[in-house]
Amino acid sequence: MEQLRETLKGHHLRTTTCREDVLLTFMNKKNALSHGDLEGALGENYDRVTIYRTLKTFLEKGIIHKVLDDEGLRYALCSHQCSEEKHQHDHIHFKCNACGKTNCLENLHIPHVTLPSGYQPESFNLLIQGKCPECLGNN
Amino acid sequence: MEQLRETLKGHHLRTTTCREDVLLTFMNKKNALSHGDLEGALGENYDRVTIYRTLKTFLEKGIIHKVLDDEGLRYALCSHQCSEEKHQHDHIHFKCNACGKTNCLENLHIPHVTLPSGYQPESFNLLIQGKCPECLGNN
DNA sequence: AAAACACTGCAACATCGTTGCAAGTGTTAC
DNA sequence: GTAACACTTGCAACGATGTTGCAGTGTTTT
Ligand SMILES: [Mn+2]
Ligand SMILES: [Mn+2]
Ligand SMILES: [Zn+2]
Ligand SMILES: [Zn+2]
Repeated sequence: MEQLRETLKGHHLRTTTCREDVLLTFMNKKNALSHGDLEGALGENYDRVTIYRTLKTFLEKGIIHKVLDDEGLRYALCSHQCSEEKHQHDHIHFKCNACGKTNCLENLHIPHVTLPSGYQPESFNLLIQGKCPECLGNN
Repeated sequence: MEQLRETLKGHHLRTTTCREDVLLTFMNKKNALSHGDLEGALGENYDRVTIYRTLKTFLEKGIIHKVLDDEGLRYALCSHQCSEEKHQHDHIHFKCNACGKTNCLENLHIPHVTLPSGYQPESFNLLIQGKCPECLGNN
């Protein structure tokens, strides 16, 4: 609880219950969340629009990052210290086709790729889809 | 023109002007296209819904594949022979942050990744964002 | 030619995401 | 503690995106 406030303070954001609850939801669920997921979890307490704006703010401040998958856009906590100036991510995302959950594989880095000359890379996003350990265990 | 018909026939699809035009648009523009792009190009000739259904059909038949980027979903031609049964893609996608275009780098393959045990990979999707050669040339 | 099948346009609808504005809340300085 | 201020929220309205059902039209098969 107190940790939440520090996270928000650390990114120069006012502590509001909506922000605390969104942050808490990200920390409880381990997987990446879409706006719809959050609306399902918190929609009775907060307006749809407020949740959109909270996500946008968190994104700008470096608290969460985008996670792309074939269904659309999701978000996950930035584990290492990102800031407004510098979002840096080079980890892999895994989506399970069975349970539908998408996760950050934080300690698995995207391998280096040599681009054709003339291309200037700035950011990388690798999504692997397949079956996750939990779903393989219950087969 | 005749090539278009053969592509459609080859995938067991009837040749209609809408399908020909959508296919032609993909071949003329080199970059990945969203439904909105196609609607902009062909919307006066065909209904929105027909374009959606054409994309869905092409996707199922293996004529086009999905391309994910941070703005949403786009589509690009499958260069190698994909079919209804088997979509196989291991190439890299590049999105230019300056001009906004997303392209397939057909001959650049996604490097192999060793996943933690328990994960069973099935498909891979690597998006690199940065600046494309054209935009770097005009700076 | 008739029957079976496939494709299209239209209308209606559901979902998703954005914007403007007025009211409310958290923070800071006194 | 209070007042001032800037920031945040909810609501309403809107635009964009994507889906479904159905009737009409065209194509293929027999
Ligand atoms: Mn991640
Ligand atoms: Mn591609
Ligand atoms: Zn799973
Ligand atoms: Zn460019």
